[in-house]
Amino acid sequence: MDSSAGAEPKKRISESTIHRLSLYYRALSLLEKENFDTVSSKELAKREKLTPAQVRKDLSFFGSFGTRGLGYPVTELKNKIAAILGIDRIWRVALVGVGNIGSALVSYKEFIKQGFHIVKLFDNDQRKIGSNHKGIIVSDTRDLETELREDNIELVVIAVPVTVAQYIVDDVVKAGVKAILNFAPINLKVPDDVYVRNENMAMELEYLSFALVNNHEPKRAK
Amino acid sequence: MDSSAGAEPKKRISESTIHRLSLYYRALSLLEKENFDTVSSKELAKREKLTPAQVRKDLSFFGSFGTRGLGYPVTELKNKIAAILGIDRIWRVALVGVGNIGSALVSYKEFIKQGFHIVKLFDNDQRKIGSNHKGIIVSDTRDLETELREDNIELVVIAVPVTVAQYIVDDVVKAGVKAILNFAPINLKVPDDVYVRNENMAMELEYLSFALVNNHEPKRAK
DNA sequence: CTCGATTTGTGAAGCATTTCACATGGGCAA
DNA sequence: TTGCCCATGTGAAATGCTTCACAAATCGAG
Repeated sequence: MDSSAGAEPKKRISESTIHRLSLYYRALSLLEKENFDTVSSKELAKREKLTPAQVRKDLSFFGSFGTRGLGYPVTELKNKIAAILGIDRIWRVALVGVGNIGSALVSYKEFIKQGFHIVKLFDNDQRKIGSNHKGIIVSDTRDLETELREDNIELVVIAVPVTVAQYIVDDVVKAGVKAILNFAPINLKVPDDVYVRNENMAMELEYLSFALVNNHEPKRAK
Repeated sequence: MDSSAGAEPKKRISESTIHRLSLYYRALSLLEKENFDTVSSKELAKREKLTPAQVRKDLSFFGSFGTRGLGYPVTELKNKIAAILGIDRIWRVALVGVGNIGSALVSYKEFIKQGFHIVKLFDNDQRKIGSNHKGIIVSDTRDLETELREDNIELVVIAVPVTVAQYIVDDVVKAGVKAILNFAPINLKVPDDVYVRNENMAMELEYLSFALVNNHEPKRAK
């Protein structure tokens, strides 16, 4: 029986816990396809190379979803996690910068699957403006602020060169958007109430490079 | 004065420290362009939204690179970090899966800049095999093992659909490759001496989604 | 050459996260 | 219904990471 009736957990959930929820979500989707009704923390842990205790602790921050002696109901837990992550709905996403990465993201399956629908595209290149990508017409970045507002965009993905990233972000912030996923390798300045996450695909390669060169502990066993 | 004469630091460097080294490296590259000779831990911290103590502690794991009262020599520190990360050299990288993401990665600037040169491409689609991407001819994944060996590939990037990822990885491992960057949203099984890093661009969006929905502490101040 | 202003490098303290270990409670068989 | 087995949920311990705080070292001015 949970005393909190309406208020959020409010206990400063760690970043790693949230990332693991994403992992659980994907594992549960798979288990669902494989027709499992229930799953134990042990099995879930095995599939994501974690410990059972970790799985249980992570989930316990948000409630009590399992049955002792049995495990967790797969579909139900999957839905609960979706609700926690906020991916039990459609998010309207805009993408700025239809270059290399930008174009790839337009058709990125994982975005769609988790409810992130890219509904607007922007670029500053005259040759791209007006062109059609997967059914979306590319707008001019000059209209960024107004169009983001008009279209009720809640999430913006930035895939522009480093040199213009900050200017773009400034406009995005002006439009009232509170969450930004940034692919430019630069630390963007935003007000305190705007969330920014940086994605830099080279960083993981650098980790691998470091590991190879330094014989870094290959991996945690079990 | 350092007692270790030849042996590695051997002190289990944390993942976060290594990721921050990547950040420092990029900040230093920028500082170099801006013609700074030296930089303090304070300034470096400010640019990457960290604390000065964090910066100093991170660096101290690998040696003593600064001058008290002055700070760190920009170019020298940049080079030292490059050496630590193993990006003071060229890495021969192969990319498997020339689809959406794969194609984007072929021209991804950050890879080149850090010395990751994609020199081989593979796909299993007959229409793609033999075609030319940025000067590289796409090979058949059936020849994966032999060609990886012949070309002395040390790093492999996997950008294939989930359904085939494990098969591809099995061949990559057979070819003796010890480091894999995986874009497929699945937990790959590999021997203990093979490093795998997973990259899932939707996970950061999920974090943003969570943050918006839960009003997660916007960000740590200073 | 001395002094004051800096800024590093680093043990130790303070927090945060992970793991342990076990009481608790539900399922299932007989 | 009873009893056994199993797996959750969770305080407490252990481990890991970050921040503090200060001695040590260097620079530059006078």
